[in-house]
Amino acid sequence: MKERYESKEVELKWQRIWADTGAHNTDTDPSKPAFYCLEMFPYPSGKIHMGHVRNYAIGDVIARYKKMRGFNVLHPMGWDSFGMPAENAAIKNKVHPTKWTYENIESMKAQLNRMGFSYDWRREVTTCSPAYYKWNQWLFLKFLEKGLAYKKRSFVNWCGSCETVLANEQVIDNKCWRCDSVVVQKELEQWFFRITGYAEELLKGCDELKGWPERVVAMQKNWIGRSEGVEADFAIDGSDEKIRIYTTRPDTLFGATFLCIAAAHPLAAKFLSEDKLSGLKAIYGDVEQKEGVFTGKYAINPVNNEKIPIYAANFVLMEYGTGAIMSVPAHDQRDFEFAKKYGLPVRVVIVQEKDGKPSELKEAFEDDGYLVGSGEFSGLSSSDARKKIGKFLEGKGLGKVTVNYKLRDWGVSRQRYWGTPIPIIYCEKCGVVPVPEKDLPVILPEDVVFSGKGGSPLLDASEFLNVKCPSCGGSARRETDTMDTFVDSSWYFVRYCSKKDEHPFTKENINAWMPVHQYIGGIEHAVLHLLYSRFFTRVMRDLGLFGFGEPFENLLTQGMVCKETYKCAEHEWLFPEEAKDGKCVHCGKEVEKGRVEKMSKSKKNVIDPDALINRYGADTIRLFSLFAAPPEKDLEWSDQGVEGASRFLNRIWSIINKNSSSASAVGQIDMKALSPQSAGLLRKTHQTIRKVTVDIDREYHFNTAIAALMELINEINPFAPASEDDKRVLAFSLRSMLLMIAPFTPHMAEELWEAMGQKQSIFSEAWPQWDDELAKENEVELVVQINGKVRAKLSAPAGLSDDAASKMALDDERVKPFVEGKEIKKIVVVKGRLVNIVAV
RNA sequence: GCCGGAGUGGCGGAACUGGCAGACGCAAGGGACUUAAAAUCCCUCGAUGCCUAGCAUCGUACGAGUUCGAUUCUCGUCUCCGGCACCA
Repeated sequence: MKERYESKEVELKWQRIWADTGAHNTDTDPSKPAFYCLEMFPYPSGKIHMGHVRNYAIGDVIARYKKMRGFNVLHPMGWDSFGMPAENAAIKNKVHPTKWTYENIESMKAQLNRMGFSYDWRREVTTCSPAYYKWNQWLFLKFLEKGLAYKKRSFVNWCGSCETVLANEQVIDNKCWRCDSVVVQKELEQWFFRITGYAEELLKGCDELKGWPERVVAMQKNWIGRSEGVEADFAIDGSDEKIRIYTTRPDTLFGATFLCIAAAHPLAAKFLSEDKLSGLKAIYGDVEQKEGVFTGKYAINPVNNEKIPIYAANFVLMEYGTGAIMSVPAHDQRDFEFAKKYGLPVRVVIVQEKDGKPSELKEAFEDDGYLVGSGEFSGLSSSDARKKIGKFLEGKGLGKVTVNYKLRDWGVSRQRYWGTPIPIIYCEKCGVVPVPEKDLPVILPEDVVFSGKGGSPLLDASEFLNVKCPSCGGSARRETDTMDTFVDSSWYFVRYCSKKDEHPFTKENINAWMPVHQYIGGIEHAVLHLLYSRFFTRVMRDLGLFGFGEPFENLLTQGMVCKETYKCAEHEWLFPEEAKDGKCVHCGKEVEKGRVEKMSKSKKNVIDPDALINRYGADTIRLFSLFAAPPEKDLEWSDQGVEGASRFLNRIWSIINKNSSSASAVGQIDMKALSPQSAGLLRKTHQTIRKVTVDIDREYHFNTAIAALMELINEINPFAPASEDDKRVLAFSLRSMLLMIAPFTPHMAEELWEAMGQKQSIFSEAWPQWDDELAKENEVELVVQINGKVRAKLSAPAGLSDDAASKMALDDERVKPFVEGKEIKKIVVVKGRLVNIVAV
């Protein structure tokens, strides 16, 4: 055994052994309980970053721990490898996306292996491979058969820079989630998935997500956005036509003083010239301004036959409800502002107190209250009125009670090359024809030109584009749009259950592993990916592929990896090395120590995992990133903290080195003959096993588990064995410590395990067990409080009765002065911990 | 505005169902070893006060409350972070 710990040598050695022995391969095994540990797969950008390191380190500890606890663990990894960066690289550097992507995968895979992550690579999923995306296409056809995929013309979020359509979820603050350019509305023919058909079920299912962070469930619920209300018909004065509006406040129906329709509403085009409407459409969805145009028409309020003007307004959304609203300025702030702007009347129909009087409003009164000026409904509470007015409208055939969702159908078409071709053919005679299953996969042609200008390169790929119609054999044209990459990631977790050469929907494989027991990934996917996956899983269930609807039983959203930043007034963000002695190296100005921010290239506070691995080794990085914070919280990267982790590993190394002669001691420990020193170490060891196990099992609090191991090391360090029993205790303690640290720092654990004379991999060992009896302290520190204040600490035998503890406390010299001459009202005893004497 | 979450030493963070606040680590200070440095090891480390080997008082954002006892529970206030936001 070497004197010094050489991380690189040790780590490469064990990585080679693991690969050679197939240590991380998993096959189904009915004799053991299954555990599916999954981390969100990365986009293969070419280099891993600290966020990946943290995410995958957490997953790896869980996988290795569960394996030692006797589970058959599935721990796969793959590549979310379709998407725009590959295409952008093709345009910029003239590299084909295929070559670029696969090279990136190779280098990232090497990095992941260098971190010592325990993946079964036989199950690797690469979404850009035809073998994978064939099944995207197959699922698309099934969606089509079930009416869950359809085409419609609609306004879409369009990113001019990426030249593609974006899903609502990909628009952040009206900007593209990838490139930050402003998103505009554009009308296009698009394929949609009918996720709204599952809105209710997805919402109800939220309550079963017991193993998910509350906030993620809240975000999903919020996104689905269910509301109850009524749809009501307003007749148009002097016409047979009607306008159907949606409202959640039918109790305010008598207060409607005008009506607004979306600019894209079919009737708007009838009443107004395209000229006038285009002005509204241009500011559609603009939160800053509310604009409207009077249509010249009037509507009849169905409850009081009042004539009210109809406006077209930019703030009314065509996608939500019916695309038309009744405007009640007294009880809706938006309508209030609109009414003030255009001089429309405000009529109060809800008052706070029963039988209250309406008064002049400075802003809309949006709370519930009691109805006034509402005919037969006056006097009712808002909630009663909502029900009664709903029924009234239904009874008269003027409307109905309905449920609405903010959730929209999922637009999946992308005007891009690097994605799954949508398996559709357009024939002049037969129309839209799905590609027959036997012709799948529709392969993305390799031989295309990336000009970077306008539209998808597929539009110029004539061999791909021109096909025979599968139905009539006539000449036809392929769909050139490709699928949103979120389709790829909506079912990849099912693909892992089977090996590469097996059919992806082999039921016994899926049932052996799914649902995922522990999913780990970033909070940024709280709605997008997780909602789509829940939707897909339900559709796959309804296709009869398996019997469950929720894909992820437990979800852990790890925090971001952050680091301090430096800023100069003139040169903005600075690299740490640009801030010498608090001065900017470029201009000499004072450097401002910025906030701790998420690592990002633009803020110049990233740390390169490669550099750290070379300097400290993978185990040190793993240990630090698990120790510095609990997994769900943000982690602040600290160079000194890494040093500390490295020191700790060196300490372990030298302790094993120093004690190599005792380390292999075996045999029964004679409990009765133990020295106090040995008894103490034995007790501490059992306590540590208990603490580490409980901390990992409860919320994966690795930081406190590691802290407990550090305490144990601190106690082992000065231990000098004098007898054979001492050696046996020490050996037991060292072995337990290594077993417990193994999931965190697997390479070092294997090496030291071997150095202790063990022949098998440490991961074939069972997790150590503790004995509550041996973990018990025989002396406890009894805290004595008088009126809640600590006055003394006594050493007492464990298992003392309440009475004996009270007596002991009262007899103590330090306690006496505080109770003398006072009446003892009460004595509270917490067993083995505390006595509180209440004296007045 | 609405919905989440958080606020504890110089710093990252501990404290299980209400029972010793500050585990563990980092930084800092002191010491040992060394020709010297690094590495390593040992000690100190919330604040204040005092008759300074000790003891007392204060202390978990702030203000109340419940309780023998509150970082933990309840109510109110402030600040910060995240998400959603014309969804009728």
